[in-house]
Amino acid sequence: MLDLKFIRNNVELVKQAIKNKKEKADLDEILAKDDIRRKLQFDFDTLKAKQNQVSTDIAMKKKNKEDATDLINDMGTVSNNLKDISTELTIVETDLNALLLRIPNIPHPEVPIGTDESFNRYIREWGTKPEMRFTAKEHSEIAAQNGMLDMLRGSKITGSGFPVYTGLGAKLERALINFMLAYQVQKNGYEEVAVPFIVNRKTMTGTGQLPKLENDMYRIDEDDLFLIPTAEVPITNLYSDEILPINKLPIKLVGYTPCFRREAGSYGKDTKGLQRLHQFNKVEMVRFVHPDESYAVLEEMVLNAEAILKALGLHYRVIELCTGDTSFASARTYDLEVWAPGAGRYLEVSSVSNFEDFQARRAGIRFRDNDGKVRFVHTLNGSGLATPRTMIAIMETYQQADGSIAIPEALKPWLDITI
RNA sequence: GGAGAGGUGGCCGAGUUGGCUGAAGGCGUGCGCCUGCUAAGCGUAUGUAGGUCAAAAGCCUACCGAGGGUUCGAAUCCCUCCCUCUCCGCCA
Repeated sequence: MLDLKFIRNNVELVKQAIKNKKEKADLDEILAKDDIRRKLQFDFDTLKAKQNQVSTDIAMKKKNKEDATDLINDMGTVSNNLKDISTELTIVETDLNALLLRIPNIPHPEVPIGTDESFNRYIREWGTKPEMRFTAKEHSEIAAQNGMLDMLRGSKITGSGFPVYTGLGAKLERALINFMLAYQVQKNGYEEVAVPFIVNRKTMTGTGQLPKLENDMYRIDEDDLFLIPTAEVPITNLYSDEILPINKLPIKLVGYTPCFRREAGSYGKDTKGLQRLHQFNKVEMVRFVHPDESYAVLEEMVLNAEAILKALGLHYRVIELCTGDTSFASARTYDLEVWAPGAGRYLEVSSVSNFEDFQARRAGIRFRDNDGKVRFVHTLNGSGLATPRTMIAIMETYQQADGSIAIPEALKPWLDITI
């Protein structure tokens, strides 16, 4: 959410941002409503001040055993007027808030402007595409040969896009999650958290998924709860409606959760094997930082995510998303794309974003700065990483001529833990 | 799910025959004073949000879990909901 005062003073900038992000939002309506809201607020305050004054007078009179009937009668009308104004005010405020929640964040000035991924900016890459003396197979074939995946039974018990990992596949999945968590905790100083996989509407709104993406979410109607599409949602909202003492910052959290996405409207796109799923596992890093530091931290978090791919020995590249590709709440986003030799293409495995104070304002996450002022924190998050496509890259990169797959050194200790 | 108790400021904790209580008192914290240092002590300040304003100060308004109601006036009375704790039931 943007600050209303900021919108009032930067109308053109906000309009441009909405356009660049391919969003639709009626700023003029917001400004008009805001105008009405302030007028009503003024009327309410003025009338209420009068009421408070006279009420005190009535109290005094009664205390002195004087007659206050006239005053009380007068106040009857005032009281009714106040009720009317207050009702109107509530309606306008509700409308205004609903509109405000649909205004996207403003992209950082350096973000490339563009409508689709062709405008994304190449940043850097690491490693090289592995050369193989045989034709690289795709992960679904490798998985089948090694008994790692059972998509058919997954769709039988739930539906398509709900994978069943079996044997080595299940073990590898578990190893990956444990390795990635341990890495961020031990090497990069994150604190591990384990959070609910189901959240309420307020939480979903706090990070910006609602109201825009309601149709992309699995919802539990009876309780108005939602299955999380990413750990970002519960973890970022951990500190909603709080004012943090400055010495608590920066906060660095990492957590594993499954992620649930309906992927409405993307049927048939990249549906093969593990490429696009309704349920997948992900380790997510979340940071709460002082506004002055957020862009330095963004770069750091990209490196935190990259470290996993490096440790796994997977070739990847870093790109910066253009305005049209950057999500609703983000000001600046980098994606990590890992090379999948069998598929012959790069796959997105991580997205690292700086939301500046956009989520903080929605969720009410503030801190008391050194000058005593209360300010919104900046929030960031980054996947480190999503497992399915990482798994694809591992299978396809480490496949052997005989159809088996080698295990990356970094994962070996996590694969065969004896009890 | 059932029964009971309770939800007040950063924390603890008063306030329920409705009326200068945004809220006593204590703790914590900031600043100042004081005593070689420290501790103690004394003084003083210390919520968030909205409005007014170019801005600040100031002033006004709201907020005692949330929403609604009664009333000239509600932290205090009534209703609904949420949450916490204790006990019971159920269950991993």
